[in-house]
Amino acid sequence: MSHTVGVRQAQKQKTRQALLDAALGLLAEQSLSSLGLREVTRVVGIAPTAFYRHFRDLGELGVALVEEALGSLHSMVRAILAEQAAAEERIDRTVAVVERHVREHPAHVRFVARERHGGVRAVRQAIAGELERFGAEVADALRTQPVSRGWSDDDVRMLADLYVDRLVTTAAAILDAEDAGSPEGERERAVRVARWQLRLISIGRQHWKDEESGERP
Amino acid sequence: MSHTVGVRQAQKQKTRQALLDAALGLLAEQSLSSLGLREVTRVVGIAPTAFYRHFRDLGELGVALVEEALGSLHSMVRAILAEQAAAEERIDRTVAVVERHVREHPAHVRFVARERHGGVRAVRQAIAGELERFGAEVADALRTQPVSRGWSDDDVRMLADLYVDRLVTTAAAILDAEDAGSPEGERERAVRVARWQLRLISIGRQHWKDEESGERP
DNA sequence: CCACTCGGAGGACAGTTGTTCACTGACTTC
DNA sequence: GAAGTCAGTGAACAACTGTCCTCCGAGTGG
Repeated sequence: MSHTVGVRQAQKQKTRQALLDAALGLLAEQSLSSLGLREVTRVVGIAPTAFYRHFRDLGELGVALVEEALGSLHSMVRAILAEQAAAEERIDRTVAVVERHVREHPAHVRFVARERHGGVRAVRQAIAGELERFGAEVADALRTQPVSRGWSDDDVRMLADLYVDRLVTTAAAILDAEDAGSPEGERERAVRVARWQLRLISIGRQHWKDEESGERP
Repeated sequence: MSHTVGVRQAQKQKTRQALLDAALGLLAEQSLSSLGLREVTRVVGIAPTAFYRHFRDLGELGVALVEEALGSLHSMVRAILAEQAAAEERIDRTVAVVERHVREHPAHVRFVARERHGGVRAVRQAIAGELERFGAEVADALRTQPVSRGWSDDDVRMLADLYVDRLVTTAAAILDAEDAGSPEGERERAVRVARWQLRLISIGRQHWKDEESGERP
């Protein structure tokens, strides 16, 4: 009675996911370009050759990991952008979401931070592309805010990219602070710094127009 | 007449440098954790075992590369911090220096960006430590500026860290824009974005105090 | 000039790697 | 229920890895 749509295909995606999970786990202490195909299959418990049924090579697996890793964060930030709130509260909420994301998906965060400038071109490009879409989305959201009145599309986009970059950097910083020396102190400091820096950028944003009209006499 | 102080030791440091250079070259298209010891010695033209005369393992070589890579940038930025200039001009000069640094030491920049979150713990820590010293130095310089009047040491430090982070990110962005698609366009855009973002931070910095005194009634 | 230091050579070791090929057998489709 | 698909198997391949060991010979210090 349970032949809904493909017992076979279901099993395939199951081991495919197992491959992704195993790789992600192994990538906690090495980078993708040093990861071995056999190493991954060994953890999953399948023959090395079975790997090819799912991915052409490890680069392709890496790209799949990028989508998985950035996909979850994407939906989270989308939620923040939707709500209208005061600048100060928005910042707190944003950092809180990032903090939660790091706690729930530490491996994903580490993967993105590590492979963003890593040794595998295809993965780098996948991350860059995803972050670009990300930036465009943030820019759209920023444009609707009153503060952006009179801003050029280009200026809004540069601001959006700055925000996106801070998000990624912040997440990586929180993660680093976790498995480092002091257990609670470093992490809390990272969060504090992130909030402070976002606040500074927000203030700069609010006073941007005064400056621009005043600097050309 | 040329037995100044050690023909032998001179030769040793020469091959040591050759090892560093060879590794740096190979690291253009892979990450440190996937780099092979034999791979490096093959490029230099020495026996694999000779490697051990200079480094215990590749991690140690990586740490040496960190010092070499960050050392050059360090002295450059120190020069910028020394000179007193208007905010706008200072930003232009800073970005110009970064741009020049990327052009002259692309491999070093790529190495730092790649291994900052890379798979080798010792190297990560070396970079983190170096950037921390870096941040402290920038903080010292910022403290002497009139704009920082009334700022706590902690606030100045967070600002300094933000600046340092932007420098590294900017350098990496310029580098990425170079060997990507469009030859001149992308690079110039990266520079423009960097300047814009620094300007925004600078404005936020100037209006920081107003905001702080106004938000608590 | 002689004893010594020490950067480097070269062989050999056991492991590991990615990829190939023909194969099996449970699921799917008609 | 027969024919076909296809995820996973297992042996075999050449190529490579890091490290150990012994040896060499040019520079060094007395």
